[in-house]
Amino acid sequence: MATQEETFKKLVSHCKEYGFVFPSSEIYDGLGAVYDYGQNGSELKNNIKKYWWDAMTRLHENIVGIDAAIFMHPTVWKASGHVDAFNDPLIDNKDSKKRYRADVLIEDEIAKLDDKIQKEIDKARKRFGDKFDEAQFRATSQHVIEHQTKRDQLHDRYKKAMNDVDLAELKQIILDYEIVDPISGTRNWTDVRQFNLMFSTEMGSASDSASKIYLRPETAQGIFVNYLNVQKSGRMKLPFGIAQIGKAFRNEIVARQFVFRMREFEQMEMQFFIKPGTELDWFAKWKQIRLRWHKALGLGDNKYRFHDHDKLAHYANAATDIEFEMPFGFKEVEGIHSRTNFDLGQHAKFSGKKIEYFDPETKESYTPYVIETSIGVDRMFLSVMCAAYKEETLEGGDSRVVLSLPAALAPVKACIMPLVKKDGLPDKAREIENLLKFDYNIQYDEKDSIGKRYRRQDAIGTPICITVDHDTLNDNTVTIRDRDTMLQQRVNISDLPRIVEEKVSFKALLQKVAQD
RNA sequence: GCGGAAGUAGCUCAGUUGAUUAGAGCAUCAGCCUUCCAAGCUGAGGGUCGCGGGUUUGAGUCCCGUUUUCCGCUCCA
Repeated sequence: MATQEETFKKLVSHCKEYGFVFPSSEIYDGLGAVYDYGQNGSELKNNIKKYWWDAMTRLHENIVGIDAAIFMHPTVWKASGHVDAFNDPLIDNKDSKKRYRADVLIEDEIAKLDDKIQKEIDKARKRFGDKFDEAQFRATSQHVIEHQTKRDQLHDRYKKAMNDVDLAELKQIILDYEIVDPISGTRNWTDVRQFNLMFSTEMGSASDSASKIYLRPETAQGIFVNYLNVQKSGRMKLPFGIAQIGKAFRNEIVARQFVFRMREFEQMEMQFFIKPGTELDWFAKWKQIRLRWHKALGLGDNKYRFHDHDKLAHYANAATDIEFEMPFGFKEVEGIHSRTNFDLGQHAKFSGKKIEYFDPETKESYTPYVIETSIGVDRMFLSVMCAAYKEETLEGGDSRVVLSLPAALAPVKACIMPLVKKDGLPDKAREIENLLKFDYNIQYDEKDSIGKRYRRQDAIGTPICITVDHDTLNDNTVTIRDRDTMLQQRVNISDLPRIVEEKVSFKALLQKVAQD
């Protein structure tokens, strides 16, 4: 295990050294759990997305793609349950080191004021006996009016703060009303923090008229709110799916393990709308389709496993993860959930719109059920990198670091190199570069010895190196060198486009996914 | 969030009980050499030693704070 952790550390270094992943804002000491993709990482990531997008939309004529905005109407998150499920504002007392829910502290304070009022009333009742008129007493007693006013003001501020999820205001309320820690008795409070909830920002430029909106914590809701639009404009018939790739944001308490858990991340999601009662069949079917997509990459069939959930989320009636074996264990890469009609039902309820499907066969209307497949792009990126990263010892004691990436995903498809940088070899190499560069991401390199250049390309996972030598000038042949086997082969320049295409095309991958 | 450790060049690190202008290897760049699997020769660039304060005649080195990363715990629809 120790060596695997070492390998993972090396992989992280490798990602930075070779332009795959950088810590965000590194010159300012970085930003926690946020990463940037570099020149090679972004190419690899784009290729992963293309593989998924094409497999989903092209291979299924009943699945279409959309691209919804990150900002959504605030009510979306009430309907989805995200606002309620993670609405615990926490505050720590620095003296007692205890943590409290800020809303509970304030509610306790309100209860205390209620108690005080009740005590005044009870006292008066004792004094006046049968003649006691509670309504009149409430309206006239100075003490009661004071408490009542204070209580109502507090309640209004508290309610508004909770509604706006305004944490600074919650803290201010605690300070203004001099709420103390029941244990230490002090008012030495930290700021109110809300863990594990959505990021928020303000829409509208003038701060007084601005309203709070969230950065979406999942892309799924963008699909649900567009269900009717897509179904109608696309004349979609059940079962059908909507696919989407996009950024999502979660304010994780602890975000670690490199790009595995980030605060800003990217999801590839597909929601498949189906007739109620068929969900478990479709759930099983999508498990197999998705696993096939993963295995087609050839990272190793034994590196995948399903992890079925025993404890289900509030919206699901079946759920599983596809886990991939990373250096730090089997980890979730993709989730497949049977989400029932929870989401569409909630949006129908909150929006007041009828969100249903009229089944032309049975002549009945119903709210479709949903199977969701949701995969983290960054986790996929990490699995591909983990599986690809290899340190090899070669004959003669030399070593090399090679990224055995699936060729279709490699950032650079081929590197053209003149054996030496004179005798017209560079010119010839440039001709070959021009032959290929309109179709593929190609590099040209003439610096340093040929072996060093091969190593450089190995380190970023370039599947093919094309070398121009003196013979090339006479017979228009070049050597192509394979990244994984390091074997060389002499081929005609005119055959290069076909050879490269066969090696790096998505077609073979997609064909593997499509077969039953 | 709590506890522990660390932060010196792009990378890996050295830097003595506090003392001249902070070093090495690799990498990068320019030139030479021309060689199908890195580490040949010459030269160059690159560091306010994570950041801020303090102690001191003097701080990379000692003290305090802070931040980031790593490890463990905690948390995780």
